[in-house]
Amino acid sequence: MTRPLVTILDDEPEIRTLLADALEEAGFDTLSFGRARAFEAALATHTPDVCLVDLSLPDSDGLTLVHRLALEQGAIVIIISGRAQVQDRVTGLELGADDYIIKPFDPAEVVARIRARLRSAKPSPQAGTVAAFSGWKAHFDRYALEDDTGAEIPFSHAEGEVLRLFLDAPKRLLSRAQMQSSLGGVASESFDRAMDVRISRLRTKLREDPKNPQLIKTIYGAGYIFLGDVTWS
Amino acid sequence: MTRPLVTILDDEPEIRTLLADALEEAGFDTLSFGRARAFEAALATHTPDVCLVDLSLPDSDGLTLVHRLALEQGAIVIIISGRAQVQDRVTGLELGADDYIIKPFDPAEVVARIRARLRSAKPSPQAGTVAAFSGWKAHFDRYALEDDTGAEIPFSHAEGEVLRLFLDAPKRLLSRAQMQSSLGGVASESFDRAMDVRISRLRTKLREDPKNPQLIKTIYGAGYIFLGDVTWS
DNA sequence: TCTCAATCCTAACGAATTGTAACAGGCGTG
DNA sequence: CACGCCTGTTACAATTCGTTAGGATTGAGA
Repeated sequence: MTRPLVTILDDEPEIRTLLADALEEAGFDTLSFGRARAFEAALATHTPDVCLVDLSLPDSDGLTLVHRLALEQGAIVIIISGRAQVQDRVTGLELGADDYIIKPFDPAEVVARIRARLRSAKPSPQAGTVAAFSGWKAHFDRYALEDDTGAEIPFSHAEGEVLRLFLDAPKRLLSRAQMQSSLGGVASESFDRAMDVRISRLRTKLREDPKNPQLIKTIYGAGYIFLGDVTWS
Repeated sequence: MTRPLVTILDDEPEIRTLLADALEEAGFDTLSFGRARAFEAALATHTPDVCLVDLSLPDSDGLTLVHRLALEQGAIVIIISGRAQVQDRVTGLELGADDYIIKPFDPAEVVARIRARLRSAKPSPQAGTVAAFSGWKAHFDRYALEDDTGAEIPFSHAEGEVLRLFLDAPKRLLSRAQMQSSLGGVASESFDRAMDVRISRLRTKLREDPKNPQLIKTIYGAGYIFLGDVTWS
Protein backbone atom coordinates (compact mmCIF):
# COMPACT_ATOMS: atom_id res chain seq x y z
CA MET A 1 0.00 0.00 0.00
CA THR A 2 1.39 3.39 -0.79
CA ARG A 3 -0.97 5.61 1.14
CA PRO A 4 0.99 5.89 4.38
CA LEU A 5 -0.96 4.94 7.49
CA VAL A 6 -1.22 7.57 10.21
CA THR A 7 -2.71 6.78 13.60
CA ILE A 8 -4.31 9.50 15.70
CA LEU A 9 -4.44 9.08 19.46
CA ASP A 10 -6.30 11.89 21.20
CA ASP A 11 -9.12 11.90 23.67
CA GLU A 12 -10.92 14.85 22.10
CA PRO A 13 -13.22 13.70 19.29
CA GLU A 14 -13.16 17.07 17.51
CA ILE A 15 -9.40 16.97 17.25
CA ARG A 16 -9.50 13.44 15.90
CA THR A 17 -11.96 14.44 13.20
CA LEU A 18 -10.06 17.59 12.34
CA LEU A 19 -6.84 15.64 11.89
CA ALA A 20 -8.39 12.67 10.16
CA ASP A 21 -10.13 14.84 7.58
CA ALA A 22 -7.02 16.85 6.80
CA LEU A 23 -4.87 13.73 6.55
CA GLU A 24 -7.27 11.77 4.35
CA GLU A 25 -7.46 14.81 2.11
CA ALA A 26 -3.68 14.94 1.96
CA GLY A 27 -3.42 11.33 0.83
CA PHE A 28 -2.95 9.37 4.03
CA ASP A 29 -4.92 6.52 5.50
CA THR A 30 -5.88 7.15 9.11
CA LEU A 31 -6.94 5.25 12.20
CA SER A 32 -8.24 7.20 15.20
CA PHE A 33 -8.28 6.23 18.84
CA GLY A 34 -9.46 7.96 21.99
CA ARG A 35 -7.80 5.59 24.42
CA ALA A 36 -4.30 4.24 24.61
CA ARG A 37 -5.64 0.76 25.26
CA ALA A 38 -7.58 0.61 21.99
CA PHE A 39 -4.60 2.04 20.16
CA GLU A 40 -2.22 -0.54 21.54
CA ALA A 41 -4.62 -3.32 20.66
CA ALA A 42 -4.70 -2.08 17.08
CA LEU A 43 -0.91 -2.23 16.87
CA ALA A 44 -1.23 -6.00 16.85
CA THR A 45 -2.83 -5.91 13.42
CA HIS A 46 -1.56 -2.64 11.93
CA THR A 47 1.87 -1.16 11.41
CA PRO A 48 1.43 2.59 11.15
CA ASP A 49 3.98 4.72 9.39
CA VAL A 50 3.33 7.70 11.62
CA CYS A 51 1.76 7.89 15.09
CA LEU A 52 0.26 11.14 16.33
CA VAL A 53 0.02 11.00 20.10
CA ASP A 54 -1.60 13.40 22.53
CA LEU A 55 0.22 13.35 25.82
CA SER A 56 -2.74 14.00 28.11
CA LEU A 57 -4.53 10.68 27.94
CA PRO A 58 -6.93 9.46 30.58
CA ASP A 59 -5.71 5.90 30.65
CA SER A 60 -1.99 6.01 30.08
CA ASP A 61 1.19 7.88 30.60
CA GLY A 62 1.73 9.32 27.17
CA LEU A 63 5.47 9.66 27.47
CA THR A 64 5.98 6.02 28.30
CA LEU A 65 3.88 5.11 25.31
CA VAL A 66 5.92 7.40 23.09
CA HIS A 67 9.10 5.83 24.32
CA ARG A 68 7.85 2.32 23.60
CA LEU A 69 6.53 3.27 20.18
CA ALA A 70 9.72 4.94 19.09
CA LEU A 71 12.02 2.34 20.51
CA GLU A 72 10.23 -0.92 19.88
CA GLN A 73 7.89 -0.17 17.04
CA GLY A 74 10.34 1.90 15.05
CA ALA A 75 7.50 4.15 13.96
CA ILE A 76 7.64 7.88 13.44
CA VAL A 77 6.13 9.42 16.55
CA ILE A 78 4.81 12.96 16.67
CA ILE A 79 3.59 14.37 19.95
CA ILE A 80 0.66 16.74 19.92
CA SER A 81 0.29 18.43 23.23
CA GLY A 82 -1.26 21.33 25.04
CA ARG A 83 1.76 21.56 27.31
CA ALA A 84 3.84 24.36 25.93
CA GLN A 85 6.79 24.40 28.31
CA VAL A 86 10.17 24.05 26.70
CA GLN A 87 11.07 21.36 29.19
CA ASP A 88 8.09 19.26 28.09
CA ARG A 89 9.16 19.51 24.51
CA VAL A 90 12.77 18.63 25.25
CA THR A 91 11.77 15.58 27.28
CA GLY A 92 9.33 14.42 24.61
CA LEU A 93 11.92 14.70 21.90
CA GLU A 94 14.59 13.05 24.00
CA LEU A 95 12.33 10.14 24.75
CA GLY A 96 12.24 9.37 21.08
CA ALA A 97 9.54 11.53 19.55
CA ASP A 98 10.34 12.78 16.07
CA ASP A 99 8.42 16.01 16.42
CA TYR A 100 6.42 17.96 18.98
CA ILE A 101 3.47 20.07 17.91
CA ILE A 102 1.71 22.39 20.32
CA LYS A 103 -2.04 22.86 20.54
CA PRO A 104 -3.74 24.73 19.09
CA PHE A 105 -2.30 23.73 15.74
CA ASP A 106 -3.15 24.18 12.09
CA PRO A 107 -3.83 20.86 10.32
CA ALA A 108 -1.83 22.09 7.32
CA GLU A 109 1.27 22.33 9.46
CA VAL A 110 0.71 18.85 10.84
CA VAL A 111 0.49 17.52 7.29
CA ALA A 112 3.64 19.39 6.30
CA ARG A 113 5.53 18.06 9.31
CA ILE A 114 4.40 14.50 8.66
CA ARG A 115 5.55 14.82 5.08
CA ALA A 116 8.90 16.18 6.21
CA ARG A 117 9.33 13.16 8.52
CA LEU A 118 8.33 10.64 5.88
CA ARG A 119 10.64 12.26 3.35
CA SER A 120 13.71 11.55 5.41
CA ALA A 121 12.43 8.24 6.72
CA LYS A 122 14.48 5.14 6.70
CA PRO A 123 13.82 3.43 3.41
CA SER A 124 11.66 0.44 4.12
CA PRO A 125 12.86 -2.85 2.69
CA GLN A 126 11.30 -3.66 -0.66
CA ALA A 127 7.79 -3.25 0.73
CA GLY A 128 4.82 -2.87 -1.50
CA THR A 129 6.52 -2.93 -4.86
CA VAL A 130 4.53 -5.70 -6.48
CA ALA A 131 0.79 -5.80 -6.94
CA ALA A 132 -1.18 -8.71 -8.41
CA PHE A 133 -4.57 -8.28 -10.07
CA SER A 134 -6.60 -10.10 -12.71
CA GLY A 135 -3.79 -12.26 -14.01
CA TRP A 136 -1.32 -9.37 -14.05
CA LYS A 137 1.55 -8.50 -11.81
CA ALA A 138 2.76 -4.92 -11.64
CA HIS A 139 6.44 -4.65 -10.68
CA PHE A 140 6.93 -1.05 -9.62
CA ASP A 141 10.58 -1.60 -8.84
CA ARG A 142 11.44 -2.49 -12.39
CA TYR A 143 8.67 -0.60 -14.13
CA ALA A 144 7.16 -3.62 -15.84
CA LEU A 145 3.89 -5.47 -16.13
CA GLU A 146 4.02 -9.26 -16.07
CA ASP A 147 1.17 -11.13 -17.72
CA ASP A 148 -0.09 -14.61 -16.83
CA THR A 149 2.51 -16.26 -19.06
CA GLY A 150 5.36 -14.44 -17.36
CA ALA A 151 6.06 -12.12 -20.26
CA GLU A 152 7.00 -8.60 -19.23
CA ILE A 153 5.78 -5.35 -20.73
CA PRO A 154 7.58 -2.22 -19.58
CA PHE A 155 5.58 0.80 -18.54
CA SER A 156 6.75 4.38 -18.26
CA HIS A 157 6.94 6.57 -15.19
CA ALA A 158 3.77 8.47 -16.06
CA GLU A 159 1.87 5.27 -16.73
CA GLY A 160 3.14 3.82 -13.50
CA GLU A 161 1.89 6.79 -11.52
CA VAL A 162 -1.61 6.29 -12.82
CA LEU A 163 -1.49 2.54 -12.33
CA ARG A 164 -0.34 2.99 -8.76
CA LEU A 165 -3.21 5.36 -8.09
CA PHE A 166 -5.66 2.76 -9.29
CA LEU A 167 -4.05 -0.09 -7.39
CA ASP A 168 -4.06 1.97 -4.21
CA ALA A 169 -7.76 2.68 -4.52
CA PRO A 170 -9.38 -0.24 -6.33
CA LYS A 171 -13.12 -0.19 -6.90
CA ARG A 172 -13.26 3.46 -5.93
CA LEU A 173 -14.27 6.26 -8.21
CA LEU A 174 -11.38 8.58 -8.97
CA SER A 175 -12.05 11.96 -10.53
CA ARG A 176 -9.53 13.60 -12.82
CA ALA A 177 -9.01 16.37 -10.28
CA GLN A 178 -8.24 13.84 -7.56
CA MET A 179 -5.78 12.03 -9.76
CA GLN A 180 -4.01 15.16 -10.89
CA SER A 181 -3.65 16.52 -7.40
CA SER A 182 -2.44 13.17 -6.09
CA LEU A 183 0.23 13.23 -8.76
CA GLY A 184 1.28 16.71 -7.72
CA GLY A 185 0.19 18.17 -11.01
CA VAL A 186 -1.42 21.56 -11.14
CA ALA A 187 -5.04 21.03 -12.00
CA SER A 188 -5.34 22.94 -15.22
CA GLU A 189 -8.55 23.56 -17.05
CA SER A 190 -10.90 20.90 -18.22
CA PHE A 191 -9.43 20.94 -21.71
CA ASP A 192 -6.53 19.05 -20.25
CA ARG A 193 -6.58 15.63 -21.78
CA ALA A 194 -3.27 14.52 -20.34
CA MET A 195 -4.82 12.13 -17.85
CA ASP A 196 -7.03 10.60 -20.54
CA VAL A 197 -4.04 9.92 -22.70
CA ARG A 198 -2.09 8.35 -19.86
CA ILE A 199 -5.03 6.09 -19.16
CA SER A 200 -5.47 5.32 -22.80
CA ARG A 201 -1.87 4.19 -23.04
CA LEU A 202 -2.20 2.17 -19.87
CA ARG A 203 -5.28 0.43 -21.24
CA THR A 204 -3.36 -0.53 -24.33
CA LYS A 205 -0.62 -2.18 -22.24
CA LEU A 206 -3.24 -3.97 -20.17
CA ARG A 207 -4.74 -5.25 -23.43
CA GLU A 208 -8.10 -3.75 -22.67
CA ASP A 209 -10.81 -3.97 -25.32
CA PRO A 210 -11.40 -0.29 -26.19
CA LYS A 211 -15.09 -0.98 -26.68
CA ASN A 212 -15.48 -2.81 -23.46
CA PRO A 213 -12.75 -2.24 -20.90
CA GLN A 214 -12.79 -4.68 -18.03
CA LEU A 215 -10.26 -3.19 -15.65
CA ILE A 216 -10.36 0.58 -16.06
CA LYS A 217 -13.92 1.76 -16.57
CA THR A 218 -14.84 5.28 -17.57
CA ILE A 219 -17.63 6.89 -15.61
CA TYR A 220 -19.03 9.45 -17.98
CA GLY A 221 -18.86 12.90 -16.43
CA ALA A 222 -17.24 11.69 -13.21
CA GLY A 223 -13.91 9.95 -13.67
CA TYR A 224 -12.52 6.44 -13.69
CA ILE A 225 -12.86 3.35 -11.60
CA PHE A 226 -10.46 0.43 -11.42
CA LEU A 227 -12.05 -2.96 -11.01
CA GLY A 228 -9.96 -5.92 -10.04
CA ASP A 229 -8.89 -7.50 -6.81
CA VAL A 230 -5.53 -6.14 -5.84
CA THR A 231 -3.02 -7.92 -3.63
CA TRP A 232 0.16 -6.09 -2.68
CA SER A 233 3.28 -7.94 -1.72
CA MET B 1 31.16 9.35 13.55
CA THR B 2 32.90 12.04 15.54
CA ARG B 3 31.19 15.20 16.70
CA PRO B 4 28.50 16.03 14.15
CA LEU B 5 29.05 19.33 12.36
CA VAL B 6 26.29 21.93 12.62
CA THR B 7 26.39 25.14 10.60
CA ILE B 8 24.64 28.27 11.84
CA LEU B 9 23.52 30.87 9.32
CA ASP B 10 22.01 33.94 10.96
CA ASP B 11 22.72 37.62 10.59
CA GLU B 12 22.40 38.40 14.30
CA PRO B 13 25.69 37.81 16.11
CA GLU B 14 24.02 37.26 19.50
CA ILE B 15 21.93 34.44 18.09
CA ARG B 16 24.97 32.84 16.52
CA THR B 17 26.81 32.91 19.81
CA LEU B 18 23.82 31.65 21.74
CA LEU B 19 23.40 28.70 19.40
CA ALA B 20 27.07 27.95 19.01
CA ASP B 21 27.61 27.85 22.76
CA ALA B 22 24.66 25.57 23.38
CA LEU B 23 25.63 23.26 20.55
CA GLU B 24 29.28 23.03 21.50
CA GLU B 25 28.15 22.28 25.02
CA ALA B 26 25.86 19.55 23.69
CA GLY B 27 28.65 17.84 21.80
CA PHE B 28 28.50 19.30 18.32
CA ASP B 29 31.08 21.07 16.22
CA THR B 30 29.81 24.35 14.85
CA LEU B 31 30.54 26.80 12.07
CA SER B 32 28.80 30.18 12.11
CA PHE B 33 28.05 32.53 9.24
CA GLY B 34 26.33 35.87 8.99
CA ARG B 35 26.01 35.88 5.24
CA ALA B 36 24.74 33.32 2.80
CA ARG B 37 27.69 33.98 0.53
CA ALA B 38 30.24 33.02 3.15
CA PHE B 39 28.19 29.98 4.08
CA GLU B 40 27.99 28.75 0.53
CA ALA B 41 31.71 29.23 0.07
CA ALA B 42 32.31 27.07 3.14
CA LEU B 43 30.23 24.26 1.64
CA ALA B 44 33.00 23.68 -0.84
CA THR B 45 35.28 22.44 1.92
CA HIS B 46 32.86 21.22 4.60
CA THR B 47 29.95 18.79 4.57
CA PRO B 48 27.75 19.72 7.54
CA ASP B 49 25.44 17.17 9.08
CA VAL B 50 22.88 19.79 10.05
CA CYS B 51 22.33 23.30 8.69
CA LEU B 52 20.50 25.89 10.77
CA VAL B 53 19.25 28.63 8.49
CA ASP B 54 17.62 31.92 9.35
CA LEU B 55 15.25 32.95 6.59
CA SER B 56 15.70 36.70 6.84
CA LEU B 57 19.13 37.10 5.36
CA PRO B 58 20.43 40.32 3.90
CA ASP B 59 22.12 38.79 0.88
CA SER B 60 20.01 35.83 -0.17
CA ASP B 61 16.57 34.42 -0.49
CA GLY B 62 16.57 31.99 2.39
CA LEU B 63 13.94 29.68 0.98
CA THR B 64 15.82 29.14 -2.25
CA LEU B 65 18.89 28.33 -0.24
CA VAL B 66 16.94 25.86 1.88
CA HIS B 67 15.61 24.19 -1.22
CA ARG B 68 19.05 23.81 -2.72
CA LEU B 69 20.55 22.55 0.51
CA ALA B 70 17.88 19.96 1.11
CA LEU B 71 17.58 18.74 -2.43
CA GLU B 72 21.12 18.87 -3.71
CA GLN B 73 23.22 18.69 -0.62
CA GLY B 74 21.12 16.10 1.14
CA ALA B 75 21.81 17.80 4.44
CA ILE B 76 19.43 18.10 7.34
CA VAL B 77 18.05 21.63 7.14
CA ILE B 78 16.37 23.36 10.05
CA ILE B 79 14.82 26.76 9.51
CA ILE B 80 14.97 29.26 12.33
CA SER B 81 12.71 32.16 11.65
CA GLY B 82 10.92 35.07 13.18
CA ARG B 83 8.04 34.62 10.80
CA ALA B 84 5.39 32.80 12.75
CA GLN B 85 2.63 32.40 10.16
CA VAL B 86 1.46 28.87 9.54
CA GLN B 87 1.81 29.40 5.82
CA ASP B 88 5.47 30.29 6.22
CA ARG B 89 6.08 27.10 8.14
CA VAL B 90 4.23 24.96 5.63
CA THR B 91 6.14 26.39 2.67
CA GLY B 92 9.44 26.02 4.44
CA LEU B 93 8.78 22.40 5.28
CA GLU B 94 7.49 21.64 1.81
CA LEU B 95 10.58 23.13 0.24
CA GLY B 96 12.60 20.48 1.99
CA ALA B 97 13.34 21.77 5.46
CA ASP B 98 13.37 19.08 8.13
CA ASP B 99 12.15 21.33 10.91
CA TYR B 100 11.00 24.89 11.49
CA ILE B 101 11.75 26.63 14.75
CA ILE B 102 10.27 30.00 15.62
CA LYS B 103 12.12 32.84 17.30
CA PRO B 104 12.42 33.40 20.13
CA PHE B 105 13.54 29.88 20.89
CA ASP B 106 15.19 28.04 23.73
CA PRO B 107 18.58 26.60 22.79
CA ALA B 108 17.72 23.42 24.65
CA GLU B 109 14.85 22.78 22.28
CA VAL B 110 17.04 23.40 19.27
CA VAL B 111 19.49 20.83 20.60
CA ALA B 112 16.70 18.35 21.23
CA ARG B 113 15.30 18.82 17.74
CA ILE B 114 18.70 18.44 16.14
CA ARG B 115 19.22 15.22 18.07
CA ALA B 116 15.81 13.96 16.98
CA ARG B 117 16.73 14.61 13.36
CA LEU B 118 20.12 12.95 13.63
CA ARG B 119 18.59 9.94 15.34
CA SER B 120 16.47 9.13 12.33
CA ALA B 121 19.13 10.15 9.85
CA LYS B 122 19.61 8.42 6.60
CA PRO B 123 21.72 5.28 6.84
CA SER B 124 25.36 5.96 6.19
CA PRO B 125 26.85 4.58 3.00
CA GLN B 126 28.62 1.26 2.99
CA ALA B 127 32.28 1.24 3.73
CA GLY B 128 32.87 -2.25 2.40
CA THR B 129 35.13 -3.00 -0.50
CA VAL B 130 33.43 -5.86 -2.34
CA ALA B 131 29.83 -6.05 -3.46
CA ALA B 132 28.17 -8.96 -5.25
CA PHE B 133 25.13 -8.55 -7.47
CA SER B 134 23.59 -10.37 -10.44
CA GLY B 135 26.61 -12.51 -11.23
CA TRP B 136 29.03 -9.61 -10.83
CA LYS B 137 31.48 -8.70 -8.11
CA ALA B 138 32.61 -5.12 -7.71
CA HIS B 139 36.06 -4.81 -6.13
CA PHE B 140 36.36 -1.23 -4.99
CA ASP B 141 39.82 -1.79 -3.59
CA ARG B 142 41.27 -2.60 -6.98
CA TYR B 143 38.80 -0.75 -9.18
CA ALA B 144 37.64 -3.80 -11.09
CA LEU B 145 34.47 -5.66 -11.95
CA GLU B 146 34.64 -9.45 -11.89
CA ASP B 147 32.13 -11.32 -14.01
CA ASP B 148 30.75 -14.81 -13.39
CA THR B 149 33.71 -16.44 -15.13
CA GLY B 150 36.23 -14.62 -12.96
CA ALA B 151 37.39 -12.29 -15.68
CA GLU B 152 38.08 -8.75 -14.50
CA ILE B 153 37.12 -5.49 -16.15
CA PRO B 154 38.66 -2.36 -14.70
CA PHE B 155 36.50 0.65 -13.98
CA SER B 156 37.54 4.24 -13.45
CA HIS B 157 37.14 6.40 -10.39
CA ALA B 158 34.14 8.27 -11.79
CA GLU B 159 32.47 5.03 -12.82
CA GLY B 160 33.16 3.61 -9.38
CA GLU B 161 31.53 6.56 -7.67
CA VAL B 162 28.32 6.03 -9.59
CA LEU B 163 28.41 2.29 -9.10
CA ARG B 164 28.86 2.72 -5.35
CA LEU B 165 25.90 5.07 -5.22
CA PHE B 166 23.76 2.45 -6.88
CA LEU B 167 25.03 -0.39 -4.72
CA ASP B 168 24.39 1.65 -1.57
CA ALA B 169 20.80 2.29 -2.59
CA PRO B 170 19.60 -0.62 -4.69
CA LYS B 171 16.03 -0.63 -5.96
CA ARG B 172 15.59 3.02 -5.10
CA LEU B 173 14.99 5.83 -7.48
CA LEU B 174 17.94 8.21 -7.57
CA SER B 175 17.54 11.61 -9.16
CA ARG B 176 20.39 13.29 -10.96
CA ALA B 177 20.43 16.02 -8.34
CA GLN B 178 20.77 13.48 -5.55
CA MET B 179 23.57 11.70 -7.33
CA GLN B 180 25.48 14.85 -8.17
CA SER B 181 25.27 16.17 -4.63
CA SER B 182 26.27 12.82 -3.17
CA LEU B 183 29.33 12.98 -5.33
CA GLY B 184 30.12 16.46 -4.12
CA GLY B 185 29.64 17.95 -7.52
CA VAL B 186 28.05 21.33 -7.89
CA ALA B 187 24.72 20.76 -9.53
CA SER B 188 25.04 22.75 -12.68
CA GLU B 189 22.25 23.43 -15.10
CA SER B 190 20.15 20.82 -16.77
CA PHE B 191 22.31 20.81 -19.88
CA ASP B 192 24.81 18.85 -17.88
CA ARG B 193 25.17 15.46 -19.46
CA ALA B 194 28.08 14.31 -17.32
CA MET B 195 26.05 11.92 -15.18
CA ASP B 196 24.39 10.41 -18.21
CA VAL B 197 27.72 9.73 -19.80
CA ARG B 198 29.12 8.16 -16.64
CA ILE B 199 26.13 5.87 -16.48
CA SER B 200 26.33 5.09 -20.14
CA ARG B 201 29.94 3.98 -19.71
CA LEU B 202 29.08 1.95 -16.65
CA ARG B 203 26.31 0.22 -18.55
CA THR B 204 28.74 -0.74 -21.26
CA LYS B 205 31.08 -2.37 -18.74
CA LEU B 206 28.15 -4.20 -17.17
CA ARG B 207 27.27 -5.45 -20.66
CA GLU B 208 23.79 -4.00 -20.52
CA ASP B 209 21.61 -4.26 -23.59
CA PRO B 210 21.19 -0.60 -24.60
CA LYS B 211 17.62 -1.22 -25.69
CA ASN B 212 16.65 -3.09 -22.58
CA PRO B 213 18.93 -2.54 -19.59
CA GLN B 214 18.33 -4.98 -16.78
CA LEU B 215 20.42 -3.47 -14.01
CA ILE B 216 20.36 0.30 -14.43
CA LYS B 217 16.97 1.51 -15.58
CA THR B 218 16.22 5.05 -16.69
CA ILE B 219 13.10 6.66 -15.34
CA TYR B 220 12.22 9.39 -17.78
CA GLY B 221 11.97 12.73 -16.04
CA ALA B 222 12.94 11.31 -12.66
CA GLY B 223 16.33 9.63 -12.57
CA TYR B 224 17.78 6.13 -12.42
CA ILE B 225 17.07 2.98 -10.47
CA PHE B 226 19.46 0.09 -9.87
CA LEU B 227 17.88 -3.35 -9.75
CA GLY B 228 19.79 -6.29 -8.43
CA ASP B 229 20.25 -7.86 -5.05
CA VAL B 230 23.39 -6.47 -3.49
CA THR B 231 25.50 -8.22 -0.88
CA TRP B 232 28.42 -6.35 0.63
CA SER B 233 31.37 -8.14 2.13
C1' DT C 1 -36.58 6.65 -30.66
C1' DC C 2 -34.13 10.72 -32.32
C1' DT C 3 -31.25 14.86 -31.69
C1' DC C 4 -27.50 17.17 -29.99
C1' DA C 5 -24.26 18.97 -26.86
C1' DA C 6 -21.06 17.37 -23.59
C1' DT C 7 -17.68 14.18 -22.81
C1' DC C 8 -14.24 10.88 -23.99
C1' DC C 9 -10.73 8.24 -26.97
C1' DT C 10 -6.68 8.22 -29.40
C1' DA C 11 -3.67 9.18 -33.59
C1' DA C 12 -0.38 12.46 -34.61
C1' DC C 13 2.70 16.20 -33.64
C1' DG C 14 6.24 18.58 -31.18
C1' DA C 15 8.82 19.96 -27.01
C1' DA C 16 11.56 18.10 -23.49
C1' DT C 17 14.50 14.45 -21.88
C1' DT C 18 17.90 10.86 -22.52
C1' DG C 19 21.67 7.75 -24.96
C1' DT C 20 25.93 7.69 -26.81
C1' DA C 21 29.47 8.54 -30.37
C1' DA C 22 32.90 11.82 -31.22
C1' DC C 23 35.81 15.37 -29.67
C1' DA C 24 38.86 17.98 -26.45
C1' DG C 25 41.32 19.12 -22.33
C1' DG C 26 43.91 17.46 -18.25
C1' DC C 27 47.13 14.62 -16.03
C1' DG C 28 50.56 11.20 -15.20
C1' DT C 29 54.19 8.22 -17.37
C1' DG C 30 58.08 7.02 -20.01
C1' DC D 1 57.47 15.76 -25.74
C1' DA D 2 54.57 11.90 -27.14
C1' DC D 3 51.33 8.75 -25.58
C1' DG D 4 47.54 6.79 -23.22
C1' DC D 5 43.82 7.12 -20.05
C1' DC D 6 40.19 9.51 -17.85
C1' DT D 7 36.46 12.65 -17.95
C1' DG D 8 33.51 16.53 -19.30
C1' DT D 9 31.23 18.69 -23.44
C1' DT D 10 28.90 18.75 -27.76
C1' DA D 11 25.85 17.08 -31.17
C1' DC D 12 22.40 14.48 -32.89
C1' DA D 13 19.28 10.35 -32.76
C1' DA D 14 15.80 8.04 -29.98
C1' DT D 15 12.31 8.03 -26.51
C1' DT D 16 8.73 9.97 -23.63
C1' DC D 17 4.78 12.52 -22.82
C1' DG D 18 1.68 16.64 -22.99
C1' DT D 19 -1.23 18.93 -26.39
C1' DT D 20 -4.20 19.21 -30.23
C1' DA D 21 -7.81 17.87 -33.06
C1' DG D 22 -11.18 15.10 -35.12
C1' DG D 23 -14.13 11.31 -34.58
C1' DA D 24 -16.80 8.25 -31.38
C1' DT D 25 -19.62 7.70 -27.37
C1' DT D 26 -22.82 8.98 -23.78
C1' DG D 27 -26.98 10.58 -21.82
C1' DA D 28 -30.59 14.16 -21.28
C1' DG D 29 -34.52 16.00 -23.32
C1' DA D 30 -37.90 16.17 -26.99
